[in-house]
Amino acid sequence: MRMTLGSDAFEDQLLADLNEPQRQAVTHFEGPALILAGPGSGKTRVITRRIAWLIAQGVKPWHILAITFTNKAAGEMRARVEAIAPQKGAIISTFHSFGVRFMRQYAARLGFEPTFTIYDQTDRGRMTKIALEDAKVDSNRFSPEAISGAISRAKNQLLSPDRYAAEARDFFSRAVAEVYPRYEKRMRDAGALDFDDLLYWPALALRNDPTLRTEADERWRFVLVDEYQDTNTAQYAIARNLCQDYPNLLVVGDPDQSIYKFRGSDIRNILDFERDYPGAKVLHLSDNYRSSRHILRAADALIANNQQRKPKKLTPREREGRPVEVVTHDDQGREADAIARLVKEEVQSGRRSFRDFAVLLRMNALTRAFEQAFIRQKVPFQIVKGLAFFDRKENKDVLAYLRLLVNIRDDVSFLRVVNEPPRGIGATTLERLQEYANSRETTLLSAAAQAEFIPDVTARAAQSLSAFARLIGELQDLASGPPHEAIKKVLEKTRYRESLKTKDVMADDDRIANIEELVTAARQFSEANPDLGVAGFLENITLAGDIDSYDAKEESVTMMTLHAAKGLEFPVVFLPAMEQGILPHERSLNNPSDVEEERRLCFVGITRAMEELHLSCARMREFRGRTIYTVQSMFLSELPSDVKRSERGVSEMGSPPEAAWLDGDVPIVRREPARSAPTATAYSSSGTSPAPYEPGEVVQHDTYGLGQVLEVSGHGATRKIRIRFITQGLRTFLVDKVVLKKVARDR
DNA sequence: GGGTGCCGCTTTTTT
DNA sequence: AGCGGCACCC
Repeated sequence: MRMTLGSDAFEDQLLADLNEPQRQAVTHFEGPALILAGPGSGKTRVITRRIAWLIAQGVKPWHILAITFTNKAAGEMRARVEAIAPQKGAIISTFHSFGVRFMRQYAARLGFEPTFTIYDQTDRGRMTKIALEDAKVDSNRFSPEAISGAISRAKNQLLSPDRYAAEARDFFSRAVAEVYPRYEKRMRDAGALDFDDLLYWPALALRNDPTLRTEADERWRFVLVDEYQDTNTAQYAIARNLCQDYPNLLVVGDPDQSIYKFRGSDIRNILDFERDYPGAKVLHLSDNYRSSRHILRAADALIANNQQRKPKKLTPREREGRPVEVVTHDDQGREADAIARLVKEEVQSGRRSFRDFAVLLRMNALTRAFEQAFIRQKVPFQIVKGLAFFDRKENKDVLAYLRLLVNIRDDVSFLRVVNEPPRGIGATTLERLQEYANSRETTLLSAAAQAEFIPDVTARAAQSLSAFARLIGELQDLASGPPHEAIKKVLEKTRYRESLKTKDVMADDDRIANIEELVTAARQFSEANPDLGVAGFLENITLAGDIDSYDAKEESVTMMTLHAAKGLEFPVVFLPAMEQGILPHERSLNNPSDVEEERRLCFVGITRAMEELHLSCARMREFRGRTIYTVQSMFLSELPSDVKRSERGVSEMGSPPEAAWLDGDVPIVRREPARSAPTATAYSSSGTSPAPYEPGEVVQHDTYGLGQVLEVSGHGATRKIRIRFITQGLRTFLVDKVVLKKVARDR
């Protein structure tokens, strides 16, 4: 008999609104289990209930580990579990966050400092470049990106440098084999781990260290893994090794939604689960509570075209709904406008609110046309994209200072800030410094401290270097305080703000504002997590992903990539740019199994929709500066016959453009192509003298979109222009520097 | 030896 | 929007 801690009434409540397979999944107790869960089948609910149920059975929360795909999902799940479970304390996190936890806990045993820094892709690229030089591999022949990508793939497959080298045959692999061990040594010396390391080292440790493995297995007795179809070899190994003595691994996933092969995911992990875990209980959740029947038929019909797949059908539980629409437009501008207009009409009529809509795209680059259309039609939107805020140069600089304070061995951060703001330390000096540090096997920072002993470094540069080293030394105590205090002090001592001001006369207001925002973000973080400190703040930023910035409550249309949309749902979904070369992406076209992954991606997009699904494509599209005639996506022809197909545009040719309105009653042409429109004139700093801008005039800025000129002041090179942008507020630019397009008025 | 300004490239998807 | 490469000036 099982232990009973919760009352029967409580248990009934946990199971009350579940269907039979869901109930079985929740109440599966010990032993491996595979839950094949189609889209909209309530898997999140199953996982949360199961955690609560386990705790109600008397399982201690700290014996439970639940792995989700994003930090956001982890946070939401934790909140839900804590709301219904009798006790808190279950670990709910992503594989990567779990990796961090694991590495901090076992750092000493694995030969790492517990204060390690986490390197993102950019950092990884820089370190690869250094390793490339160490290996004397010609970086013109092989790009650092290609090499670091190969190293990443190797780590995802748990291939150590030695094993990789043993299998390296071709030219490229041999180069990678030379770089890989040097990269690894550099990373170790810098006290840094990249994203892949967060899985690689725990996986190796669990595999090779029986004592450690037993201990970890004992600690995490019940393991749940969501989105199992997108696990890679390292993640597979982690799960596997945590579940030997306590073989209670329950995985949830859907092979039809495997979309991360490019980052090492291996769909075989889920397909072979029953073979890997004999006796596993297998449950199918195929009832779909999300989408209308029309939408599900489209999804079923599309995915049925995949060859490498076990046939399965989604069972509709919702209403018939409205037919799926496929619309062909003349060009991307009209496509975006049509969507913006439809959204607006639906909201104005009171049928929907802005947050009911999502535009899902294959590539980030496709958002442009929609931004413009939404701005023009005053439709509020949010783009769910990598926290661009923390990617801004000024913020990255400041964060690099913090990283250096936390970990003085972090050479990549050192190189980033050593001459930022400029201190008279140039490329030549840095090269000498690196040579010196290499020969002495020391960090760049400590080499800088002894700069006067470095041959061929000028006295001046040496002085700058040692002053820099001293500065970092003085600031180091800040690492143990709250992050916003550290940032403030860094800004003050480095005079970073001042350096921004003097470098470029205007338009650096932005940068300063960004830094102020960073301070605010740091303060908010430390208020919410007073015990985590500077290191915690940095870690949080690095591990934060795209969707983590998505705010479902915000009253706006959501725009994001198909990848980011996984796990979400919206009443109305738009899938634009359904064109050959975009979806499926051109780089998948010569490989059938890659095309199948693109089809799965399309399937994920379709199944995000609850009530309405609108697919569309454009006959013409501007792509990398060229206008190309498109071919409809092959996936459109795979949809069932009950989708409603229509063409827009051709018959409407010649009809006058509809006017949209800005604040000040300024009519503007509704639609013009993204760049170099015939109705717009481009002005730039070089060449002929720019035509004067007049207050009230409507202009377009590449970054800020449409705005209205408020005033032009000053003379010559310092002449300034103030513009109020529709979405971005007030900005000031130098007339000579800023590139603006005048937007022609409707007469 | 360092700083500055300009050009051209970038972009498939991401923890 | 950022960055590497390059030419040019101090």
